[in-house]
Amino acid sequence: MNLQLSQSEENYLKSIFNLMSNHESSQINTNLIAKDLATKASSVTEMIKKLSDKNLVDYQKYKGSNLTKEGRKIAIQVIRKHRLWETFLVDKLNFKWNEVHEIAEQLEHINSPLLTNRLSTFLNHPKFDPHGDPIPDKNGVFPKHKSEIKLSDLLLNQKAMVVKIGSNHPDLLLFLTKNNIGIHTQIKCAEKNEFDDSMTIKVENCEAINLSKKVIKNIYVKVIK
Amino acid sequence: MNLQLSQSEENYLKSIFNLMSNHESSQINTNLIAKDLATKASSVTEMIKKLSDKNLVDYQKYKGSNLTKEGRKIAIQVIRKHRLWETFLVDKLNFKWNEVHEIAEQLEHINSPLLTNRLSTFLNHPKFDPHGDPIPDKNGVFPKHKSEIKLSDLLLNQKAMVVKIGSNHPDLLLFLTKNNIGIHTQIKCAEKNEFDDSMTIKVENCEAINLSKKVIKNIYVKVIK
DNA sequence: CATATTTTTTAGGTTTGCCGAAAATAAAAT
DNA sequence: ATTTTATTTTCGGCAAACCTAAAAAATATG
Repeated sequence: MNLQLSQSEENYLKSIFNLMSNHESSQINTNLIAKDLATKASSVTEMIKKLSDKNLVDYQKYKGSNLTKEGRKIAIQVIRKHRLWETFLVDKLNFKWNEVHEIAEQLEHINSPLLTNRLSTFLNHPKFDPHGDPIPDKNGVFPKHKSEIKLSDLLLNQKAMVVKIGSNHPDLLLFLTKNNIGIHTQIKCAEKNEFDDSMTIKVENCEAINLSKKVIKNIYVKVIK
Repeated sequence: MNLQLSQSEENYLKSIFNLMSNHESSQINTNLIAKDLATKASSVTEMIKKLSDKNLVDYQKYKGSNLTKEGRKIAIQVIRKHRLWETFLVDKLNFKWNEVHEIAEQLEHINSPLLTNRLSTFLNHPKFDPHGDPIPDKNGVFPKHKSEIKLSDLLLNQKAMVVKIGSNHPDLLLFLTKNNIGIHTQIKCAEKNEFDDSMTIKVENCEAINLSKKVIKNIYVKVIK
């Protein structure tokens, strides 16, 4: 069953997939999708019904949505394309990591499995994109960061390497860049502040910086001995 | 004036541009565009009117269409993207020249001037795509075929491709059209007549034709091996 | 448990781009 | 110069994807 989906349909599947990974609930609310796609709930209901008819989404009125096996498969392929293109833009065309999201949003809808696989080969089958997010292979299998933890779980004076940024928000990325924090940056937990859950970290050759709870929430690291 | 066009609108502009280069007439018929885009005349009329409202197409009822300066500019940028992506696919991803058109048809609509320029840089600013078609630069200037010669300099039995017509005189263009000679037509020098500087040429699947000195003077070709 | 609030769906409307059929115009043929 | 033919345009309709406003259902509150 090799149906061709519109960009809009692909975006809905991708949105549901992403919301599922972040929310760990078994159903995704209509309003959540609407917010994520910057559209209105009524539009979401309409589209969800269409995707449900195509057996890409499990849907019951008023009960929320969930991807079917087939829907998840397609969503993962869109994500694969997005992350491969982001890697291409940064590795080959010298874009900064905060400049690539918009362009990848367009490129992810290019429909040619051959192109996707050739691109992956050209990039030496990267396992993680410039933000540290895992790139699924052509069978939809995600690579695992073996020892990835939340930055908030890092203990005082422990050293770690940044491996993933949980959001692609340009402002966040710009902030991190300005403070010399990127994928593979080595940091050290210099201070943990219980009252506001902020953390002061130290990057080699840089001033210590205080990170707010909100920023910390989006940083994933790997402890190094 | 930086309006964002739909893929459909871009395709219409591109189609008119291409038909203009092949037909060398000052107006393009509605039916021609319909055929080229595999759509219906009524759809073309509708779209042409919209593009005319946006000042991208010169249009008068029943009189055919033509690109405005602005419309031509946009068409050329779409063609630039198409040809750059084709070059990328062949040079970097090991596609064959006959596999790339469909994919480039999708990629040509990716909207990011920065990406286009970075891609050009990455490819070392190629001047011709895998089919030998010239790639316009970011200002819309087409490169010259370096090996372009006057048809009169073509040697007996040499094969060549028409790359430029030196005059827009309607009579000449009509004559050429009637004899199946247009841009990119492949020809062969079948006979050279010293006494009047005429030349007999052969176009695939057509009768041999004798061209006068005056006609020859306006045809530029590129020798092909 | 009944009512208020929030969430979701339905209903009706818009825009874009397509179509077929019929009318209008232009071009060709007699 | 008519008539015939071909081309082009107009008109009404359709599907996708969006919207607002109102109705329906689910959830929260007193």
